[in-house]
Amino acid sequence: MNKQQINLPKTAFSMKANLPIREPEILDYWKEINLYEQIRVSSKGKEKFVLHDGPPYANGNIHMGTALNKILKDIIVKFHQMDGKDSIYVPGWDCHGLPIEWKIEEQYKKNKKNKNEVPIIEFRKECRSFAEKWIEVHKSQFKRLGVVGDWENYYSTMSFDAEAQIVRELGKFLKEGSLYRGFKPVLWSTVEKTALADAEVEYQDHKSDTIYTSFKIKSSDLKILNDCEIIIWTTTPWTIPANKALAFNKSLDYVILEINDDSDFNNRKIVIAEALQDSVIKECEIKNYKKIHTFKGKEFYNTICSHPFLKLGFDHNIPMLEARFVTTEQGTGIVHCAPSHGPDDFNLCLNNGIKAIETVDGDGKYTRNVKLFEGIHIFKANPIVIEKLKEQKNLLFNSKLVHSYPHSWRSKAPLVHRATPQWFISMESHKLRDKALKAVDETTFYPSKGKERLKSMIETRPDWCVSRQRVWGVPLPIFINKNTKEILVDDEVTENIASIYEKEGSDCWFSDDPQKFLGKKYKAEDFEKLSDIVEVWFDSGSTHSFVLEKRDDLKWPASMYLEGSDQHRGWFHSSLLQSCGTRGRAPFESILSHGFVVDGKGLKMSKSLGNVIAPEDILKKYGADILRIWVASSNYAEDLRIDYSILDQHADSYRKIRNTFRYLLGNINDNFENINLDKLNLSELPELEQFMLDKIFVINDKFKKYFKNYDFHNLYKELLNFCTVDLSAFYFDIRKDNLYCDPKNSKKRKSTIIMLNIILNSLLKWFAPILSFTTEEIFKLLFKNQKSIHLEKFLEFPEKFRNEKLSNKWSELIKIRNICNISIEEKRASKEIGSSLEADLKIQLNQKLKSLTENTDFSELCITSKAEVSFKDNIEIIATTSKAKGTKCPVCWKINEGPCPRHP
RNA sequence: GGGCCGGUAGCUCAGUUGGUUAGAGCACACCCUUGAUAAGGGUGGGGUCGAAAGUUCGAGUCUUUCUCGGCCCA
Repeated sequence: MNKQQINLPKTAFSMKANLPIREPEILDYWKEINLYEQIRVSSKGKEKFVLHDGPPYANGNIHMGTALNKILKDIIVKFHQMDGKDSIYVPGWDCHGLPIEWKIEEQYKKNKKNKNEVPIIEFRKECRSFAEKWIEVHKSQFKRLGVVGDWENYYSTMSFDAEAQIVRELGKFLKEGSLYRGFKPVLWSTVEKTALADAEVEYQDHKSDTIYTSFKIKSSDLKILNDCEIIIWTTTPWTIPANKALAFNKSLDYVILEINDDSDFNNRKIVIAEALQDSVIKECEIKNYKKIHTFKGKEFYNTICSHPFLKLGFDHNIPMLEARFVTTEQGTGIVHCAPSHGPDDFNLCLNNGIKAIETVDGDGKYTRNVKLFEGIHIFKANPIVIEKLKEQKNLLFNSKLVHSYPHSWRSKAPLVHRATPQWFISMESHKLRDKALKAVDETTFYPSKGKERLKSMIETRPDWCVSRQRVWGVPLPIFINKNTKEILVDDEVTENIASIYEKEGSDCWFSDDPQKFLGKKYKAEDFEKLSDIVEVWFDSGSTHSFVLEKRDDLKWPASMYLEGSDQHRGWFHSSLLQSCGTRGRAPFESILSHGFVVDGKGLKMSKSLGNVIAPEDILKKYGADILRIWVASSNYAEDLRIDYSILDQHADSYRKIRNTFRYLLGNINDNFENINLDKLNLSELPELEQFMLDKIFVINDKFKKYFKNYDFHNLYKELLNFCTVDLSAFYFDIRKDNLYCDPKNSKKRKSTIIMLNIILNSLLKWFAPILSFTTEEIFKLLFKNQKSIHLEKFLEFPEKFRNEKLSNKWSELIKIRNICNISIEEKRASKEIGSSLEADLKIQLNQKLKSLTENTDFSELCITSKAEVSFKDNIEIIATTSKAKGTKCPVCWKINEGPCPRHP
């Protein structure tokens, strides 16, 4: 016997994938044929699907989160492309902002250069080239993942046309009147006279004055409070003159204590939190007191106090407000609020209609808004405040405390929170909040829970602060009339600035004569030119205007925005507000948000835990297609776990899929024949093939359903199960005999080959968006004259493939087959037989099954040498196996009692 | 600390409006095969559904509390 007599599979498609080597070759090929351009040409005029890229920050190497994001985008873009759309992807980068400023400043520090001595223009140039460098790095890293897009014509928020458009967009808010000047506390250095970002702050020990002071209750719904006083504790006595409110926690218990000693507070009733009673009594050295009453914090509602300096003219009402940030860790359980001097204070007061005003100037001196203290430096004010409190008999106690306190990382000087002029976009003045909420309602969210998340943020967010006192960004294009203090609102000026930026970028704002921007209509000497920049969320929130609207190949609104779930507060949010403010609707039709990449145990990746995996490591060890499988098979609605054992598992699945392809290719000897599915005469095919066509049709239906819902992990599982369960363990196994041992011209074998071609073609298309490299490798092997799998469309299967009746019948047959397998296994375990071809099956069935299986050859189905079916009453299925009698055919290995009927 | 989301076999995931003994694939164990061969097939073990309490005739599914994790905010 020799192997020439049988048709063994033969293919150039190797079992070993060697993806880390092969994938870069495929990338070169895509570059060579200019795949992106080819796809565009081939889909010209088709309905557009535009996934608008959320710009990553141009800084640092990509991490797993970025890789996940880009791969997911690419998978979706490719799905829509193969679904017959013109699916366009233009990548972009976010370039302005603080992190890049720091990097440049760090370099300065190393070279002993002082930032303040470098001209702004020069500094900004360095920021720009820093961003440019990282864009290039990112680009090559993203391409390596198999992401196909318009890499040559990417967008960036620092391009001249982007900067120009950002000015125009701000101009719209300016013109509308929703952009206004307000005050907001920022961390401020009175030494450098500048605002500092959180990351520029160093915490060091600092000795502060601490005071316990009292606020008399003016009126309250809780009558017993009417002759009581609230005690607060603070480490910043200098903020007392700016006090506007008191904060309590509604879920805490509070007590009224009557003091009986020789102090100023003799016979006075004070209110503090019960949990802090002991510590206050002890620290304030209260010798004798009586507890009068205990009550719940919520009873504070509608309580108004007066300022400790009431008699000095501080006669404004001090309302008591409910706040969660009030705790019993320190103090008295009631917190003094100066909206100009603390973010918590600011937000709480804002929500209760109390605005922050400028109480301290840039040098650290009280402004005219603070009676009695105007011109005094805040760092010299503590003793004065303490003295006056004492004078007013409102100082219960004072002391000193060494605690961790924010300092400038440059000058090491202590910092303060100071209300500074900022620019805000109003959520209410032009119904921005209402517009945005409506737009959220009109957007489809994947997963659907994203809608609630975004909605609740929009519902509660304060006005949008769009100004920053930084350097690397688009300058706020605002002039203020020196006399009237009014903002200059003139379309011509805005457009003039924009067109200047379009030509030369926005650097000139800082260096050139203001007259250049004002044009001939106004005189520069009449106006103050702002030196603030626009916060970067406004930049990225405007990408839809300078990318989607400006490019002819794109459309507005985008079909989809896709980012990590943190972007509900970030890009989704700012884009929504920006677009609702300027265009009255969202710039997207749908939002897909994905979870975060965590380690195998569900913990976030961190250097200290040592559980960080970089995309680069995975590409080196496994290849991009394995990473793409990980993306497709994970449920992005939740956090996505990854570690090497998970990747190993996916690599195993990949091998299974690869071998499925290899079997198909081998048996058709790499000669693909395109089968016209509509003209296929099903009745000429064996039942098994008809059943497989039904299977393909049904799977394709599910495939479409999953794809429509962007439910990739179920889609991938469906395909993987098809490969393992339906093909490898079933169809391929059964048809091996036919493929190997029947003559090439036999009708049955030809049917099988037709089937293999159809399966191969289906699998190639189904897998192409996920296994971008491997399917291309196969495609190039089969179609020497065609360019790329990614120029192909999904197959459409004719309705005639669906055969429910046959499918029902075959699920019964498979049930019988499973029982036969158990019976064969028994004999194998007892060493009576080895291969299933040594088995002789006796199958007993009830009448219903017996008549159903009239034409079924169970020896073929169960891969045995013999199988006989008989009828038995009152049972369902019984199978018994005995060792087949006779001799083994040297060709087909079946055991016959006479000569082999096929190979005599 | 607050808001939101989540916890189903070792892993990736299914589990409809509460209804039989909670499923699939992979991994694992054992066996077979040596004509998909660094492949392929068969059989099998494995889960107190994060924990506890409650509602119900009945809870993976509903309620509460706790716990662990993630994101956002503070």
